[in-house]
Amino acid sequence: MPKATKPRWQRRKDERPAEILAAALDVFTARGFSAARLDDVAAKAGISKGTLYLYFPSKEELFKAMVREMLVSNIMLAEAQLTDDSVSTPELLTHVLRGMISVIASPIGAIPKLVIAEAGNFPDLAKFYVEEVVGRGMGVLSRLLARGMGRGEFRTLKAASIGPVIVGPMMVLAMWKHALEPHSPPQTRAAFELEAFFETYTDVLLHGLLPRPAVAGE
Amino acid sequence: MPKATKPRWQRRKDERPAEILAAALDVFTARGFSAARLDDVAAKAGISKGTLYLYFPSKEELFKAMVREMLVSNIMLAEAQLTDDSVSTPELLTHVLRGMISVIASPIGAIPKLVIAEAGNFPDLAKFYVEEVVGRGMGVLSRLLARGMGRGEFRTLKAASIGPVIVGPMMVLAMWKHALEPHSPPQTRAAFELEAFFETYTDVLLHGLLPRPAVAGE
Amino acid sequence: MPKATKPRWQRRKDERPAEILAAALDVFTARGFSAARLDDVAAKAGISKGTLYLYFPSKEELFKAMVREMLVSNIMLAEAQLTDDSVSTPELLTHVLRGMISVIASPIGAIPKLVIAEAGNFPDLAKFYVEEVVGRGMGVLSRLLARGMGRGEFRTLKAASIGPVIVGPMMVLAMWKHALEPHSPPQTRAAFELEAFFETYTDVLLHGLLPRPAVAGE
Amino acid sequence: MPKATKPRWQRRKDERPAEILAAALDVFTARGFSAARLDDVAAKAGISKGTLYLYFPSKEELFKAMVREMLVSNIMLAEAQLTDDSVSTPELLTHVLRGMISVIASPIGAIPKLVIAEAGNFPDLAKFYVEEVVGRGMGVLSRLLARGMGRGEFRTLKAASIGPVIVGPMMVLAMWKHALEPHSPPQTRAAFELEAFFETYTDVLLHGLLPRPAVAGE
DNA sequence: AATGAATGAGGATTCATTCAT
DNA sequence: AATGAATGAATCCTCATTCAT
Repeated sequence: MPKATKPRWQRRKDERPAEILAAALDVFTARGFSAARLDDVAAKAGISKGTLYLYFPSKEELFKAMVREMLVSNIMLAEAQLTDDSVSTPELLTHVLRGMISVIASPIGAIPKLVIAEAGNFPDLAKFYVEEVVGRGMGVLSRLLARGMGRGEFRTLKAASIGPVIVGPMMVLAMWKHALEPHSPPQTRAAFELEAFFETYTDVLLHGLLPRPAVAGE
Repeated sequence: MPKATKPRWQRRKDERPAEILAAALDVFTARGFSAARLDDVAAKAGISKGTLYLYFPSKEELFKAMVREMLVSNIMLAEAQLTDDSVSTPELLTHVLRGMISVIASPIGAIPKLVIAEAGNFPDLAKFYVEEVVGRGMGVLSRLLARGMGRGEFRTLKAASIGPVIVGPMMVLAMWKHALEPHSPPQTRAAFELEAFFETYTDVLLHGLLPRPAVAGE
Repeated sequence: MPKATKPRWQRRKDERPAEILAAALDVFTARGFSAARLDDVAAKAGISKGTLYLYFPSKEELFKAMVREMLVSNIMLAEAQLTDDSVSTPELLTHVLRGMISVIASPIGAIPKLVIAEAGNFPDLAKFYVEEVVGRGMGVLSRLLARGMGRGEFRTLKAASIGPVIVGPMMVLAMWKHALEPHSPPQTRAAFELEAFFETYTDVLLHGLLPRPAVAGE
Repeated sequence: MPKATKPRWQRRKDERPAEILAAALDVFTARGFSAARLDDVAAKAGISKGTLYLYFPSKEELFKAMVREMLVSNIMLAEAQLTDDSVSTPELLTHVLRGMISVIASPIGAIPKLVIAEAGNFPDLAKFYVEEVVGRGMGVLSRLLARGMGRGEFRTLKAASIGPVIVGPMMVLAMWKHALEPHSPPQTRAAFELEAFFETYTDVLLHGLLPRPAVAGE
């Protein structure tokens, strides 16, 4: 009996983590943390449940790793955009916001709702999220605002509390797309139609930020 | 024979539901739906687990009842405020927003995060929420905006997508207060300090909505 | 405010037990002992669950009382028929069996299956049933057989083991009617059609008991 | 470091189902369906409660599987015996009945009482039992009778209703052995002493079926 | 005598985690 | 490295029983 049979398992150790995290994103997103079954994650990742534990020591750690993995890169992307001095601040703000919107529309946009839902149960995840996502996100916006105010492109406003006002609409968009929209009647969806939303959003926002905006009307 | 001992329990058919719902709000808010134990709800309501089931047939139904009970009344309050014709629309909007903020700062403000987290698992709750809370809430804002535009107090904007822009900051505030703030370092909290937030929020918003905002101003 | 209002409850203490036992028979019969809910018994008896406990101290005792109440009277009826010396034994046997069949076809016929199912859990009920129902029933048949053999109307047989042979078909009939028939396809039911069954039953049985069968013996 | 300790458990995918069903038979038989605890089944099978659910999705399904597994094989055994043309029908009948008796005396003989007790709660199990056990069992007997009548070995009788008359005594025997006997006083047991019972049973039965009975007829 | 609100023990079921293979 | 059988803690829910009214 020749042992020519091919091995029962293949694949390299390196690809696995990312595949698992992608599967986890799908499953956690769809069911929520508690209701998500590791069986499902494993199945979606094409491995067995036992294998999961070779890469992540617990459901909690898998969850945290997923959040970290998915968010950090995107935050850094936004931060990188700040260094370009050649464009006006309103333009830059618009550009950054557009980038954020595209992330939110992707599956990654479902993560905030997960983190918020589980913040009470995972204090250290909440801390991580506050620092690495909320904090750095706010930081990006604060610096953008400061840049605008410094250049006289924006009105003078309290830099501290401007963040939530800017991020807010993006967040409702995220919640809507990833939680409520699938359960909503068609007419309700108009309010969140991506392009219309973005236009109104930036329009109102910039009008709210710009000084003496357009004396000779809209 | 003195009848010293007090009865082991009291019969309180009428008060029980409200007490249970209040306890449920606390527990669901703190732990999330799945992690919440009915034992805890019962204990907090001062009853036994079995009694819970005299009033609500399942954990799910308890959850739904809680959401219904807590939110609908507040929505109707907001709707009632629309009928007053004597005040200017900016004033009215500010007033309505202030009312919403006070609800959000209360324990009830934690409900949206719960609903959003469980929308995937309770489609009919999600439907209810979309219709009764999101829909009616958006309706209130649309009518306010229409009123303002009709009276020439606001710029002409797409009524449909203005709702999310207005509600957004309130929602992040809710998420922050009820999920993340307890896990955040002090300096991060400045952005959500209630009064400062409200001022910046209404300032930017109204500037964004008003025509020819502050010609001489600033 | 005159207190002319009629009392909330009526009915005399005397009728209740029988009504409750009748309700119990229905419910226990339909669901089995464990699955039967006292709520249902109470509802069917037109009283509240609490009232049940004024008459029977526990579910077990209710069950036992029901069995006793329903069976004893019928056993005594059968015993009374034995005293008539004017008829032939085959006729008498046929008559007694017909009486038993009519009991079995009534709701009471469902009791044996209940007792048998719960014998392991209620040893004293089992004892009672063995003594008062099985024992006395067997006794009736033994005496009938003895009478027949004494008069030369029946072959000489082992009196002790004749009982089960006679009762057997009646018992399967009882099980069939009260447990399986409702779940059976029409064609299966022919075997248990009451008149045909009775005819074949008594025919085979009497042929088996009468003397001079097999002339040129096996 | 000696590897003294034996493993906490063994992997025995193939043997487990049969072991579990055997344990289930014991426990269900002793306590009845509802009163049986899966803990006990698991303990008796030497596994944990959770393992049970790897093999059977619910208590109900375990129950059904047990019934199926235990009965079908025995029915087929009886059917197989019909094909032998070399023996007389009375002999064949006696042989088949003896086979049935030995099954009834085994633990499997307790299953009918379980099925009958739970027929109301598990309609599909009842259907299965009616078709696969009652129906096929009756079929075996009908064909035996037809064979006997065709060969002139039996009187001409209504084939349809003869089944219950033959099976009846076997069934009471089953109920007695597995439900009542343990709770009965010694003298009552004489009637069901296996050999005496079988002799009287076949004696009466064959006398009832054979031709040339009642010379001086009725 | 009657009610029905309140209790709490008991058990089925799920699933994250472990570990023999 | 990978598997998936086995585990057992955790918790929802039911319902017989109690007892305040």
